[in-house]
Amino acid sequence: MSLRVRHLHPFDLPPKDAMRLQTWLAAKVVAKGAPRRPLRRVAGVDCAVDRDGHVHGVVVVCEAPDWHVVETVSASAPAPMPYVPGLLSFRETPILLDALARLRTRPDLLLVDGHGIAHPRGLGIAAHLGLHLDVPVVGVGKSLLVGAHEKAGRHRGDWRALMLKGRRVGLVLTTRDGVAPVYVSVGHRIGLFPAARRVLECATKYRLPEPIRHADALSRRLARGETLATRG
DNA sequence: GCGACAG
DNA sequence: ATCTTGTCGC
Ligand SMILES: [Mg+2]
Repeated sequence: MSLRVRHLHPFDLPPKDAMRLQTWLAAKVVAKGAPRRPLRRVAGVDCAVDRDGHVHGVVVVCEAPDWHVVETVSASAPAPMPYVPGLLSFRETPILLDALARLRTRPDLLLVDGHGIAHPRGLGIAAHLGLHLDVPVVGVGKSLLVGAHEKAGRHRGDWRALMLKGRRVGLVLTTRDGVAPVYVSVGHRIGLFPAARRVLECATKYRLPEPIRHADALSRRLARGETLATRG
């Protein structure tokens, strides 16, 4: 069996209940651990919405050292609820779990397009997904949701602490010289620095780590109904 | 009450 | 996120 996906609770909840659940689940996140190095297989997930309001979730597994794609799976369904800042996971997680359950390859690590514990109640989509899986998960956000930090560094590898309520909830990591940073935070079963180090390893040519970049591109193409080049 | 606000 | 052409900078 490649990846264990378990159902912990229903996702179609009223906002107030969803928020209470986030606070409850956040206490279960494990912010420590370090996946094998060198990294071998890394998965990336992302979603896109088509004109009819259907969410397309994609999982792409890449392999070191060049991070070429070795497996791709997807799932789609009508959007469960509208996008609400802080409740993103209740919109995308159900679909991503469906896609993840179809994965045959077991990744050493899962990178998510969105924050982990750098969230108002400590349970961004990467953390929420992580609690349903048995592999380390890392959140990689493209913009800030909560917290404060000093101006990002200008060189690849530079980082700044992302603080929230006196707690370091993430790192503002520069993955390319002179380019906007990404926000790295713990999803589950991994420490913050091990997470940042691995995100940097996967972000070889672009700002975003390859697995996420591919998942982003593929989900967008699925949402746009473009014809896909098949292979495997 | 006001402003902030992942994707 | 999504709607969309050109344009600025390396
Ligand atoms: Mg996305």
